[in-house]
Amino acid sequence: MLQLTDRDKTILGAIILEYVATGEPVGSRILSRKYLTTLSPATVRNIMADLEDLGLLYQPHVSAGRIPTAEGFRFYLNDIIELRALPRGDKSLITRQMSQGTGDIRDVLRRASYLLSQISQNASIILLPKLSTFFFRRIDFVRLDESRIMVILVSKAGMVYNSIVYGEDLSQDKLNTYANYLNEKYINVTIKKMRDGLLKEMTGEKTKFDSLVRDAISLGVTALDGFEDQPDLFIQGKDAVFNNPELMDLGRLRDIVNAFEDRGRIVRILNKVLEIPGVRVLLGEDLEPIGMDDFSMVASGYYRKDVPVGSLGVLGPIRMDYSRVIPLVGYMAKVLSDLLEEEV
DNA sequence: CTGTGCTGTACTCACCAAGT
DNA sequence: ACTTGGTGAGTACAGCACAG
Repeated sequence: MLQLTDRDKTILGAIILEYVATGEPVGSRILSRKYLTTLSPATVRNIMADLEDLGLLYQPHVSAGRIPTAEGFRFYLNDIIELRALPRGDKSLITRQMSQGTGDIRDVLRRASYLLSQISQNASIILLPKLSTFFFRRIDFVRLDESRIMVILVSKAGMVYNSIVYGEDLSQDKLNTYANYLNEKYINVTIKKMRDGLLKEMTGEKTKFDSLVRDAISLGVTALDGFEDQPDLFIQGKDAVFNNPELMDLGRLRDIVNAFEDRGRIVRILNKVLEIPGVRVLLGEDLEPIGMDDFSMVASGYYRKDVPVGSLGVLGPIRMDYSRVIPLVGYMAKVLSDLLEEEV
């Protein structure tokens, strides 16, 4: 671990504050005038040179100011940053907005995503809870035509999933009977347990002789499989990212558009966040897998009964106002966890 | 081409601790 | 008490990059 004096840390902190505010390389004169009035520019320059040797700063060209590296930001986040409490206005806005609307969990998460993006002025990403972690409330089958059946699955938390399955021409009466069987048998167990139960039943004795049970189970398994591929990510405020001056280069812009399209990789990164509780900041090489190593993501898991079920994050340029975004993400994770707690 | 703003380097000064 | 050497900080200056 790097050892910096308090003075080094003060200067690194000042450079980051100024760079976050302006997006321009920071020179010694500005620092000396604005942040470190007891030190001359020359003194500041000597320290900046030391910080550059340590890999915490870099100079885009020989007569420019310094820009913090990803390593510099990382050090700042670990050792220097002083987090502010989330402003009261933001807190009450979140509380107010999150308590409105329907109880549907998708609706709740969509609103959370919107608020994260609005308040942070960056893109927000929310990974929805995995369907398998939800408790089953009911399932319905609706005949659409001779080959298609619509499946409507409702979780106990109010999450509604729709999908279409293809199957033989069954009457609506039969479909209702199958649904009743599943609804009675599996109410209040998790979808994962339900699927395991159905698979077990499939090979059981009863299934061999009772064609109704057999068909109900078979349709149930097909229906649950149909939900597996549902999109499970909300992304909002992409424009905030695209409008960054850092993306003036069209090639770079294309990379970022591709990164957003590649949802699988974003999901993998967000899943990693769940491994460690609390708010984490991913930057530099952490985001290399999605080609966004000059960007940064402040992310946290959210929980139901202390079990991580999904994650959320704010994605923006590496020069982000972390002292504001970190408390924001932490607060939103807590609000979501509390909401899920109530709805079990 | 010029002005501006930044840098690194050279040199100087002040202060402090250790040696004579 | 005086000298010496090290360290930190200041000023001055030349050179470089960039915008107009």
